[in-house]
Amino acid sequence: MVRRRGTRESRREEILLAALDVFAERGYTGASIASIAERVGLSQQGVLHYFPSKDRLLAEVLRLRDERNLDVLVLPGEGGAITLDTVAALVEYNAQRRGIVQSFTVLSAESVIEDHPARDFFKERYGTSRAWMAEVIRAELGDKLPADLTPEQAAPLMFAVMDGLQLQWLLAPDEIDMPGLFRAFLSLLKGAPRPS
Amino acid sequence: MVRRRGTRESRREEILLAALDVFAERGYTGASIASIAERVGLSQQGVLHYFPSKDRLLAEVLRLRDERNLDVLVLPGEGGAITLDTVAALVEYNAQRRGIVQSFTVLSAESVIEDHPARDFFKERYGTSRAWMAEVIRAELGDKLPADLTPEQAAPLMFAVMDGLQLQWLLAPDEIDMPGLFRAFLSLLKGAPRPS
DNA sequence: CTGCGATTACCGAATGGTCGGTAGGTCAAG
DNA sequence: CTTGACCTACCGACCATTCGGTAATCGCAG
Repeated sequence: MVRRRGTRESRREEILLAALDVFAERGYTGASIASIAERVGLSQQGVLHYFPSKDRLLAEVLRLRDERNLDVLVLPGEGGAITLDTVAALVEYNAQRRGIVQSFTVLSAESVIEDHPARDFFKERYGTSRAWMAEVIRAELGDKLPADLTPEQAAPLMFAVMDGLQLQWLLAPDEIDMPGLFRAFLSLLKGAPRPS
Repeated sequence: MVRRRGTRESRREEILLAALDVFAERGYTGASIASIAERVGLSQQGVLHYFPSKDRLLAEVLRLRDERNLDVLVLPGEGGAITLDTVAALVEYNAQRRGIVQSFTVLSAESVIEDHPARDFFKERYGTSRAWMAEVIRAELGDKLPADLTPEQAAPLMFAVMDGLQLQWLLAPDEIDMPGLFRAFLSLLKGAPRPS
């Protein structure tokens, strides 16, 4: 028997990555610990040895996914400020990572269910993200946006567009040009010249 | 025993309404036929008497929800054309019907999962809705939108904003003014005067 | 109006499966 | 000898679906 194929920490990460995949494919409710275990060559109880419950496993998966996204968002703008173009680049990056997008879409929508273990995570996440995004918009476009929008209004719209496009893109990748449409929305926000 | 409390058709509708609620509360995967049955005072097998399987029950629930939405959308503009204001009114109406919104949000996101029974429904629905919405936009705003957007680009953005706002609103109803933000997006589309 | 066979509307029980989680053990490395 | 990494075995609960009933009701013949 070949036990101890790595450190405890590396084994945990292995499991977390597999769990992210399975959650993306089946949602949280539809995913079973056993199916995650199978993917890393463990028994169900092997997984439960590293994570005490399915809830906790989900919590750590979400934390991991957030870290990754932060990497993509922060690294390119190293030292410099994050701009709307950086955000557009993130959307472009996401268009290459279907699994990550799907996990986020499925889990966030599932989380609106009462007593869902990810509910607090997403609620807090959207709250802080909106505040942060409002500042990014203010820094780049100032206080006055087209149609008298405030940055505080534009921020939730921004995430709405990102999330909504992801859903349509997941259902019909060939019909929806997610990065292109997101850029189109951005140019709307920036206030390009009106026709007529 | 008091059977036959109504016609077959009314009994079916009773079940469909209960199912819509339960799907909203727990998602499709998380909902059990028994919990739906309990809500209408039937046994699990009683429900199965009217709908041959859980899949079929879901299919009919979705059809029902579509009909209701169509009522809201079409009745106000009876005879006349549907305008963007009618769409805004629908968003306003939705802000009063949390259950309906939640069921749609949860089920549509769940449907991106492979082999999900609602996948085809939502894929087709978005396809036809986008085409239809593009025509509404073209009829009202013409071919030239701000930032050189085409109606075909604006249509998916429209649904993205609707869906994305719903998600944020469901998680934080007090923070998110869904109808207001949607109207803000609409005025962006209409090309209100730029500042400066 | 009566009687009766067919249909409808269910329910109880069981099938075969999966679920998350616990208890208690084995085995190897340190 | 202890510790950590697993495993087998198991639990009670729940799952969708099928089968086989039973009681109420309906259509219709007489």
